[in-house]
Amino acid sequence: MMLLTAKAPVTFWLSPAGHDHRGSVNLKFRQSFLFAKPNSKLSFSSLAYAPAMETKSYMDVELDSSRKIVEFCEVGDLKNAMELLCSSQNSNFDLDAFCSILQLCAERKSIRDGRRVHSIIESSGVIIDGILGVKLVFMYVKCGDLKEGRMIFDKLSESKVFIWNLMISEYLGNGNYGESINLFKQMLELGIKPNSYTFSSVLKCFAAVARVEEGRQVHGLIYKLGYNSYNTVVNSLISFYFVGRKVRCAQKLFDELTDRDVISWNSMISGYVKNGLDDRGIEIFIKMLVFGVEIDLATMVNVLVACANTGTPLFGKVLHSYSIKAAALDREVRFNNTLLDMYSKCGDLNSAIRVFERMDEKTVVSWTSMITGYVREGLSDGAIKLFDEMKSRGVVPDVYAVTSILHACAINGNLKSGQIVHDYIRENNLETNSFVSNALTDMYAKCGSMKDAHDVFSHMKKKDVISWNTMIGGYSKNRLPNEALTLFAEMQSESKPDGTTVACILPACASLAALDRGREIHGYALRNGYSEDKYVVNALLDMYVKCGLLVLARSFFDMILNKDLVSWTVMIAGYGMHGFGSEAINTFNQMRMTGIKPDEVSFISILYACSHSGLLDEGWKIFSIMKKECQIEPNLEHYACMVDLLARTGNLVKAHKFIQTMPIKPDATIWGALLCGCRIHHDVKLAEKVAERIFELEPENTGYYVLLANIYAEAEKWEEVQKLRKRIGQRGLKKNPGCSWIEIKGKVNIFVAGDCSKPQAKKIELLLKRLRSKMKEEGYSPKTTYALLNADEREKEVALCGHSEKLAMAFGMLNLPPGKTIRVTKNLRVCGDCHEMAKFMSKSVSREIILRDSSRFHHFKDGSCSCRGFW
DNA sequence: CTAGGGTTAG
Repeated sequence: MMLLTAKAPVTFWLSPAGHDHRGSVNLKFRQSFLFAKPNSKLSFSSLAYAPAMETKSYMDVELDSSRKIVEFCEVGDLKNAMELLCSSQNSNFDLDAFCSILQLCAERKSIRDGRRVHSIIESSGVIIDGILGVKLVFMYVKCGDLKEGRMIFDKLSESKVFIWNLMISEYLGNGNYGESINLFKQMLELGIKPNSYTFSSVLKCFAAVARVEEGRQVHGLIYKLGYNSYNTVVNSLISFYFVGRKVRCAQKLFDELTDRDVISWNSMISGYVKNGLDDRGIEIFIKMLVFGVEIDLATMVNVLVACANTGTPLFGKVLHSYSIKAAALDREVRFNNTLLDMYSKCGDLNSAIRVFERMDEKTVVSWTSMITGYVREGLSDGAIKLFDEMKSRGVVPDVYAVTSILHACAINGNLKSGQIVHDYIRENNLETNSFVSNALTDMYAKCGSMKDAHDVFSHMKKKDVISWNTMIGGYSKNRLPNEALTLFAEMQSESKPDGTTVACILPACASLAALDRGREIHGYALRNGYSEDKYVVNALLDMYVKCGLLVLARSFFDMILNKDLVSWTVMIAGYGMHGFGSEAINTFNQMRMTGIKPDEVSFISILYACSHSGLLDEGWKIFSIMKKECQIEPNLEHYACMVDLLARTGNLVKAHKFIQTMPIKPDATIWGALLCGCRIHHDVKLAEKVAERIFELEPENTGYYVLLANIYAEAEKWEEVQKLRKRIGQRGLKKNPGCSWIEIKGKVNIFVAGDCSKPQAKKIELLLKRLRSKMKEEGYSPKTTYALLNADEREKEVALCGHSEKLAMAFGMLNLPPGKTIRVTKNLRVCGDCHEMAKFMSKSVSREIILRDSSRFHHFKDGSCSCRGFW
């Protein structure tokens, strides 16, 4: 017995006269069939009994095989039904046979059989229209051939609302909302009255394409046709308004709905959650409990999502036990999946794991949720293991699983695993999914392989704003600010930059000290309403700090309404970079007073500030606060700051001891900080010892060889300098060329040490010569030791004049209006002679010079520098 | 009405 649904009351309608040329055999039977849907409690025969009796007398031989086909279909025997249909000499079957077999083809989604039936119908000469036409359309549509179904649909001479609803809902299911809406408008024009099914589908379409106004008009029509008291229709309207973010409209409908069913309630929870109003969703759930409304799977899934978003695991636990006790949902996969995701989102990974392990049925969703849970906790190795296990159990990863695992590879920089995932993606053609290719781009960018990232990016057919942001952010993070800016410019013509883009591109401006570009982008953010976004705000603050506009940065900071930890950290680091150590400490204390707890990064910035201002005692105090009051274990960076602080302030022995008693293994930067101190305080002996440790740790890093060479040079140990040069040469290492730049009218002018090919080279040379002789007149002697050459003094002076920062400063003096501050940025640390000259320049031409080097800012004004020697 | 995925600041 085949069980069918008929949404009671079943509406019987008559086939158009003339089409039913075989007589009205089993008319009602067919019609009930047509309206029937699977999963009902009504039996097929109970609907069909009466007409079947009437028609007995019409039966002949052909009808007999028709009858048999119907019988085969009744028991679901498509094979025999098809055999009988195909083997018969003539094709004079009655409409019942065709309809039954088409219905079965539709249910089995057997398009091959369906097509054969179609061709037999065509060869039988029966006109395809009326019930038969509708049935054929139904078959094609259900078998997934919407195109063929549509062709027949378009030829139907007259059609009723049912088939229109079918077409509309099929286009909806395929995501072709526009076509659904077209059909809806067409049926209105033809005067076919939509019913509750039509409205449910079409409202979803208007929601999906965000055509809120037209949806409202449909609401009007619903009212006019009297469907505003239909539960299903009002439920659809509620969902529609929620998707359109018209929370109050949805609320009003719900409040005025007298006959709410469980779906109405569920729609309210889901709608609130979709609009970020998780608490109100939870309130609705509680009301359901209070009013004793039936609670089903969807209710629990919805409310668990709300709970996950609010991050309240305690409430989640209550929901968990309630669901098991009251509704025995713990065997439902969907419920378990949501539950484990809730635990993981609430930060209770262990409970999530427990749910996962107890699930007897696991789908790819369960695995993905679990993987994402691991990733969320930073346990990317565990995530990768789970992914492998999932595959070995025969669960096929889908696009969600793949994007999740790519994220895992990204956060631990695991390029190898990432590449394996990429291979899988290629084999299964998943790259066409934009989520996947964006995640791939991000994975490569985070693993530091911008070439691969660009490869994926450039092969994307459709780049969305996230693709661009990922790529631009990747360049920014990988210290390729010029590439970031170039891509940002390219983006303008293809995609509209959003707040995230702004937050991605600003660090590039900051690292280049490209103030004009940064300001432009600030303007863009203001015009487009992104200037309130906290990421944008903090990135802007950082940009102004790093472009040297400390005063402006401070007033910008003061205007931030909700300063978060990052805002404070940027400001503290800013003071540190600019040499205002005590201001940094004041700001740090203010931050703590407002109740914001410092984290690792903010401790780095405050310790850095102390070391760059030589605030020894204060630094130690903060170091102990970090450990004792904040329970933060210092990492290598914190230790580096402390070594730096000790070494700069001349406590070389203490610094050395400090390194030896560190609980974690010191790396090259730790020793490097001590080496810097050795240079400042001219301790060649210690420097040699320290340098050897460094060369063991980082034999390829030229910077340290150069640093030691400088120490030798300052001590005039030229032989040692030569030996070191040889050593560098043998290793095939090259000194990272010094490079400085200055932005003038939005254009970045780059100067490389010793490069005389730049425009205005002659003028620059002349200016520098003049300055040099003026300096000598006033008693400054060139710090020729920085030339690192064992040549005569004259030659050294010439070499020094080729230093990139001098070239850039001179270029600024020549090209900026008088009195305007000169802002120069250098990739390495500023040279001592250049530092002296900048001091002199600031006094003799009375203009401020702000020089940013790889370590800090130097504000030169009236002959002195803000760094007071701490650099 | 119902579960899982991608980009952003120190």
